[in-house]
Amino acid sequence: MEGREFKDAAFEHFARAASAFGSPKRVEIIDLLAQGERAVESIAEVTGMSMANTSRHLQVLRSAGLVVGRRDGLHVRYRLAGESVREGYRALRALAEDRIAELGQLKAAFFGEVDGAEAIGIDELMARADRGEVMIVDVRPRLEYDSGHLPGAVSIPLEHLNAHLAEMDPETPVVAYCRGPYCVLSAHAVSQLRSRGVDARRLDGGPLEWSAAGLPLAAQA
Amino acid sequence: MEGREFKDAAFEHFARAASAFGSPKRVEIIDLLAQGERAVESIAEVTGMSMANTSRHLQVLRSAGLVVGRRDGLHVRYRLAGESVREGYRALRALAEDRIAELGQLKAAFFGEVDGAEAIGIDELMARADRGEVMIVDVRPRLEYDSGHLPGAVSIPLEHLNAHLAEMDPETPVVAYCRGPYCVLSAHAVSQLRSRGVDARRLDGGPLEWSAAGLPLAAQA
DNA sequence: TGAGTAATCGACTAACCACTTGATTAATTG
DNA sequence: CAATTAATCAAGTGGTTAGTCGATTACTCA
Repeated sequence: MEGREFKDAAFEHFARAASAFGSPKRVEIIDLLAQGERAVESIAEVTGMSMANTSRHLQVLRSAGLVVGRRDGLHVRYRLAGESVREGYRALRALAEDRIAELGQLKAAFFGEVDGAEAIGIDELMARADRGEVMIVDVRPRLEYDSGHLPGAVSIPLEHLNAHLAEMDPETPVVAYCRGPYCVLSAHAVSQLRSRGVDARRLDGGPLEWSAAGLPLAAQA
Repeated sequence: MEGREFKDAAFEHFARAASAFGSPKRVEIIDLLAQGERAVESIAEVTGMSMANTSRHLQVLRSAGLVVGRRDGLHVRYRLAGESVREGYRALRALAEDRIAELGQLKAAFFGEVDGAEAIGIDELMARADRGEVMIVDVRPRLEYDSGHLPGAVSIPLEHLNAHLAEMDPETPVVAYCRGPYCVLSAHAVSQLRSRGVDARRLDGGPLEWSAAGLPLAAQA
């Protein structure tokens, strides 16, 4: 084998792996699966794609080795194929945030418009949570909470938020989080809470970023 | 702005950044630029592409924010736009090595055929170098050596290797390295040295991996 | 100022990719 | 076994992209 052949083949592999991340919808799928296993139907619903198209994208991801699927009755459930995929996604995001200025503007514009409050960072949350100064609310669907959440967080899926308003102590600030820095659930939660006079802020990050910072997650409840 | 709009826009940015890595030739360019600044002509030569095509790829990388160029007389010199790009490339490589089995086979087949010796890891090299047991040889072109090399390494560009055979002490094993785990220069160096009876092995990695392991590089000489 | 070199641009081609629609397969439940 | 639901497959279409070739621009040096 010649040196050029070897390099071509090796870089071809790298490029194929990168191409799997090269479609917005596939990135969204990976972002979702980073929270845990999920069936095709549910992925299609969250991403707003047709079943056929979702399935197609999942095939692409699978043949690139990024996800694996298993049959479970009528459903086929997919999950990320390993820690290196999560790590790769995190690096891609860090790269984009560092190099693409529009991304920061986009984030600021959207979150400014929706919740109108500064997000809180993981470091700050950790410090204040240790001192028992905040109530941490996980607004993701229950199943995602169960598969791993921040220690001390209570599960109040966004659609049930109004029913749980009474549980909020006006003296204690609330910190809401969802799937990560690009998930919109917590922004809507914060907006709702603030319009009712609760001192609420959004965490910039989710379980993925929390555990990437070396902090432990809690399972079940 | 709607939640869906926001997500579409954000994931679109991620996908565009990933797509920039989505061509084998562009990955090779990034691999090269990870060693330091380089003019278009020289990139075209190493990668075996036409000038026009190389320039085109560099435009793509530049408009994705991964590289920056500056004019220097007749030349335009490009370099990686920041540490996050290097980090992203490293994560992509780790992902591919973890998830794509063929990559490991390819590496084993090629290096087995060319140099026929086990590569040495960074940890092992560090331990043995501390004890002064090995001679470390940097076989990259001189300019790359100057822009950063392993401490204690001597520069013997591959094409001058034969002229420096006398400097090798038969009692001291030689470790050769070049640009990284996918660079073929050191494999050829090892093959030449071994055919002349020198106990030579290839380092699995280059300056990039060395400094990613938290170890310092030396500059100039 | 004119010759020479490095890089870019523009036009074109062939290959590839995302997505849609409609049909098909696989498993479950009455 | 028939009906239902989840997922996949097949074919077709419009849009994008890597690469080539030839022309043009940007700069240097005699």
